[in-house]
Amino acid sequence: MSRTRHIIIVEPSFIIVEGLSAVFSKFGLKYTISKAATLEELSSLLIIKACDAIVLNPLLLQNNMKGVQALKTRFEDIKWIGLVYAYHDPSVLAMFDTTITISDTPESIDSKTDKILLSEYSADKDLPQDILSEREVDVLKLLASGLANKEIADKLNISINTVITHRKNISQKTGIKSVSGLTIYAVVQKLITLENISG
Amino acid sequence: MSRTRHIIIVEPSFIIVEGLSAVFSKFGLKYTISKAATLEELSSLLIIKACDAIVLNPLLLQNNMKGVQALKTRFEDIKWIGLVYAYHDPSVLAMFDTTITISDTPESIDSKTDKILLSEYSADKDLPQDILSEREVDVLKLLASGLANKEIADKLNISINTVITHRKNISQKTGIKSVSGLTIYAVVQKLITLENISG
DNA sequence: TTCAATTTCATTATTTTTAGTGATTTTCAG
DNA sequence: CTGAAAATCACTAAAAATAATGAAATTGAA
Repeated sequence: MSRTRHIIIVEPSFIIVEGLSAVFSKFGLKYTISKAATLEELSSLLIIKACDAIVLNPLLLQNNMKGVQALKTRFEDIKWIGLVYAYHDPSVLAMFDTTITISDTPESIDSKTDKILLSEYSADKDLPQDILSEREVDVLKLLASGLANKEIADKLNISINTVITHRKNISQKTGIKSVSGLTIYAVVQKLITLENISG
Repeated sequence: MSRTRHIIIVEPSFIIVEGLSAVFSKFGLKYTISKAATLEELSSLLIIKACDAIVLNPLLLQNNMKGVQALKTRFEDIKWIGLVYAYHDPSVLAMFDTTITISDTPESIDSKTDKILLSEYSADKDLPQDILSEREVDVLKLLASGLANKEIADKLNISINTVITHRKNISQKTGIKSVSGLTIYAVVQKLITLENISG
C-alpha cells in the first residue's frame, strides 16, 4: 500500500478545480488535494506544504514562464501535470511530465498520475467478471432508467419478445427478479448514474 | 423561500460534471442535480424525473439537433443552459436560454440560473416538493425493496387496492411513474439503503 | 367543531409483465 | 470448421399492474 500523495491544483476556473478535486477524491486516501487559483497562491502553498505533483493550467504560464522554471528548479522532485482544455503550443506542453484533459476519465487521470509518481501500478486487475452479456446490459440500463419493455424494444430496435427473453436471462443470471432490485444492481454495477442531491 | 430546483447536467467530461455539480451544491438546498453523459441518458432521465433546467454542452448537439428540438417541444417548460468551453456557432447557441462558461464564478452561475428560472411564470406544477405521507413512505419503501403490490399489502395488513391507491398518489406527488425511478428516488431520499433490496 | 388531508377499500376495463417452451440466426474462440 | 454462447423472435396462459372513478372512515390542525 503506497502512501497518500499530495497534489496541488492550480487553475482559475472554480468548476474545473472542484471537478478535478472530485476525481481525485474518488480514489479515497490515495490523494489529498490543495487548490490554488494563481501562480502566486501556488508559491505560497509550496512554502508551507510539500507536495508530490502539481496540476497546472498552461494558460497560467503565459506571462510567467520564468517564475515557473524557478519553481521547477527549486522543487525538482515535484511532478508537473498539464491540465489542458484548449490548444496550447507544444513548446509549452513540453515542460510538463504529462498532461490530462477535461475529457479524461477518472481512471485515466489516476493512471497517468500514478505513472509519473512512479508508484507501483495496481496489479490486482480482478475486474468484475461481467456476468451479463452486452445486449443484456443494454436492456438492463434502459429498464433501470424507467422504460417499459415495449419502450426498450423500440429503443433497441428489437421485438418485445426479445426484450422479455433478455430480461428472463438477466433475472436468472443475477438472481434478481424485481425491477427495483435490478435498478439497484445497475446502480451498484455503475451501469447507470444515480447522482442526485448532495448530501 | 422558493422550492428546490432540479437541474440535469449533460456533459461528457467527468471533471466538468463534478465541478459544476459542486458549484450548484454550494447553494445548499436550492438545487438538486442529476448527471448525464449523453443525450440518450438525458432522455432516460427525463422519463423518470421532471426537471427545471438542463445544462448542456453544445457539442452534444452536433449530430442530434433534431432529437433535442423534440425534447424541447416535449418539455417546453424546461430551461436550457449552454455549457460552453470552446467556440460554438451562434446558431447553435441561439437555442439556449442562457449560457455559462467554465470561467464563470459560482455566484455568476447561480445568478444566471436564477434569472432564467424566474423568467416568465414559474407556476408551480406538482413537482417534487409535495412531501409523501407516512403511509405513502411505508409503501414506497417496500416497493423499492422489491416487493409486489400484493406483498406490500400483506406486509402492511391492508388491501391491495389501498396499496394501488397509495402508489397512484406517490406517483402523482413525485412525478415519477416507473418502479426504477421510484427506487432511485427512495435511495436518494435515504428511505432505503442498498442492503434492503431483495430479489 | 369543522374541514382538509389521509387512509382505507372497491369495481371495471385495459395494459403490461411474467412463466414456460421452442426455435432460428449470429458470433466467436478453439 | 465446429460448438457454445449470444441474440433474435414467437405463442400461450396466467399473474400483476395501471387507469379511471368513487367513496367511507380516521385524524389532526385551525
